[in-house]
Amino acid sequence: MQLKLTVPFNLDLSVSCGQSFRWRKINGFWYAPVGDSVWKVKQEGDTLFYEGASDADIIRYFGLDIPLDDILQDIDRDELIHSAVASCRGLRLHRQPPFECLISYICATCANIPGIQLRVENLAKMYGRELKSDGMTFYTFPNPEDLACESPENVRLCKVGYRDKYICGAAAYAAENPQWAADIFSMSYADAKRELTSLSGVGQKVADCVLLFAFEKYEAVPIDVWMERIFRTRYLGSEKKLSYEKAAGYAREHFGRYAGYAQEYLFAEREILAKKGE
DNA sequence: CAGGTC
DNA sequence: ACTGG
Repeated sequence: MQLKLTVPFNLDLSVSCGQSFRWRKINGFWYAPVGDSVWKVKQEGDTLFYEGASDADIIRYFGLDIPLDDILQDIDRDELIHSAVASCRGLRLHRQPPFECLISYICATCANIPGIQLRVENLAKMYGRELKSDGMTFYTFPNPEDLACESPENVRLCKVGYRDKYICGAAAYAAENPQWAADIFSMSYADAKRELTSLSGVGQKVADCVLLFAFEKYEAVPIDVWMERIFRTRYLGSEKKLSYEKAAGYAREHFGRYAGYAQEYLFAEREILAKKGE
């Protein structure tokens, strides 16, 4: 199947910027298990080629229905974001499956991106279902029930370390409240964040990632070590470390209602920014 | 020493 | 405090 893009989109950047953890580039195609099938996607200019997904699946997952130009125009409020927008235009936030996103970011604390990918892959291998595509083996992300019935000791065999009990707790929550994702979708950002942070192992940063990457809450501005550094040195010129509220609050005030999108563009450019010095 | 949390 | 790049 193929789709002619009439809107800006950069597949490579979108799947490799660190928002999702299961995409792999093999022989020019990006592969990932999404839901119950393996998706195979390639972009050539303004054409997307894909297998394993419907047009509607692709549009929804990659957020091709979101008015990116309007958002980028709205957040383009200073020189730094202007250059990030210029060099990363086409980067789109995905609509990730909520449960997978939640567990993935619980796995993301105190770990680098390769480490997160490894843990998520281990969980899928152990508790997901096997899928074949082009002779390769992939694993679906487990359902809440698949993890909820496991002991932390077993889950720990996936090399998740101290996060074992957080994963089991979050799985039990999702399994016992099948409507949890629908509820969070319908909540305001503040209520949704309160709900997610009530889970053990889910603090402000993890909650904001899940709200931004799975629930379309663009007010969510995840503040990791990189974002704290950027807001401290580039925006606020502060000597000491910024509190989470101060950094995120400043971002929302400065960038407006799509501050989460601005965060992702700045994050995508973090390596360039890091090279310019502290 | 790494996309934090309890 | 787990774990590994």
